[in-house]
Amino acid sequence: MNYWLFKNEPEDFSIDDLAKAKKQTTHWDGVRNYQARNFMRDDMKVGDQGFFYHSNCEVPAVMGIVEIVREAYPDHTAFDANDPHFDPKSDPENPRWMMVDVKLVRKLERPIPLKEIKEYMDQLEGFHLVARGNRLSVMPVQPKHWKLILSLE
DNA sequence: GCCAACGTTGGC
DNA sequence: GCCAACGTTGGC
Repeated sequence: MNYWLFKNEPEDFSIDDLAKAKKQTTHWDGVRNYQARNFMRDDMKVGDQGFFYHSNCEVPAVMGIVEIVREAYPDHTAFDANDPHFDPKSDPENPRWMMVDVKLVRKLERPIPLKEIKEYMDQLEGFHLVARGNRLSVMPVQPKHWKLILSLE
């Protein structure tokens, strides 16, 4: 089983939006980065768990845990000219972008702020979230990093 | 295939 | 709102 981190702007879709969603499940659409797509398409399996992270907001933080409930399938928002993530170069016959379905496992007892996570930089080598210039919205998390963050809860 | 220009991300 | 870092685009 693998661990992941899903980054999202809470103003767009927050962990509370997920908590209120039908079956507390959503499709993770809108990923338009090849590396992030490849992680979803090639490596994510049903049963994998991921952190739900709030980015670009007042307190960037890990907010909760989600589980993969459906493996990669075409991201239909890429075909919709009215969707902000529309990509005219994604052909429905050969979709360029993929998404997975994730379900809320639980919210953390408290958000774990990025600032706090960064206090453990000496133990976080290889963790994309804290790497310089990181821009991945979907990334793998090593088990030791997963455990470290949960230990801060 | 190079690389400058551009748009986006995201912490602060 | 600023700006550094990054990925993508497109002219050559």
